[in-house]
Amino acid sequence: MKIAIWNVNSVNQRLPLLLQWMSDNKPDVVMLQELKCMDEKFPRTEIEAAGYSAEVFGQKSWNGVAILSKHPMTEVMRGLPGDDSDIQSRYIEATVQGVRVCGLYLPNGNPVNSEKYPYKLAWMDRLAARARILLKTEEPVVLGGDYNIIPEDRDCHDPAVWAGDALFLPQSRQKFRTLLNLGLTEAFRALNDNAGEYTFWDYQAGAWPRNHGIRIDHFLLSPQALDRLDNCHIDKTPRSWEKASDHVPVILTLRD
DNA sequence: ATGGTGGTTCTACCA
Repeated sequence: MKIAIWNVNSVNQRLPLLLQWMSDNKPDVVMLQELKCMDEKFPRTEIEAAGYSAEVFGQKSWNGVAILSKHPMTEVMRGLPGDDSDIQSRYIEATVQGVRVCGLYLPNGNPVNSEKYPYKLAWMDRLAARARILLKTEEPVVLGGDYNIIPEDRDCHDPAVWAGDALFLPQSRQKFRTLLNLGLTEAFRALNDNAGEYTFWDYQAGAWPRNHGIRIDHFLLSPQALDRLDNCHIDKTPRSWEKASDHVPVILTLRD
């Protein structure tokens, strides 16, 4: 089973690229982040014409996540449990062919001296609580998406530039490691030790041509999913296309 | 230290 994650930075702006990329790569499942539209503005007709059903958790202007699948989805859950006052659309789960796929758009957290940083940290605590429940099922679980976390120095071009950023602060990375310590494995790093492997390049200051990127889009796997890990790679191809997203897809392949 | 770009929406806010 081939599962992709992609922060598309507006699904409607990115629709032609998304459809082209899906036609080229034929993933079974695609988890999208930053739809930047409400459910009723989601391009469902075009996605379904491409052979996918869609479960959408949209929001006006910001955030928004979805799961697209060639196969039936069951037990869909929208929203990350743990805070009834949280109205941001950042989390969705569904079961596809016995795999629990969880799509997430973790808060950015900048600026650090605003209420956004504690919101990020609290959101990560809620994600850990959800992960504990999912791990107890002893089923294959895939938690994928834009974590807005640079896990290590080797995951950015220049650690000094990112030192005070919410994506790289020790407290942020510590909470990411807490997820790993629960028994989740980061799929890309299980297979690849290289520095300089990025999933995001800012639109500004020539970040893409200079390869000033960061690796913030990740797949975390439960042991039962890890047992089936076949491949995990970053597809940089669509970053150089016209009207590119600032993120590129990451593709996970599980053995059947 | 600043600005560089892009999306949503209409005036800033978010990334």
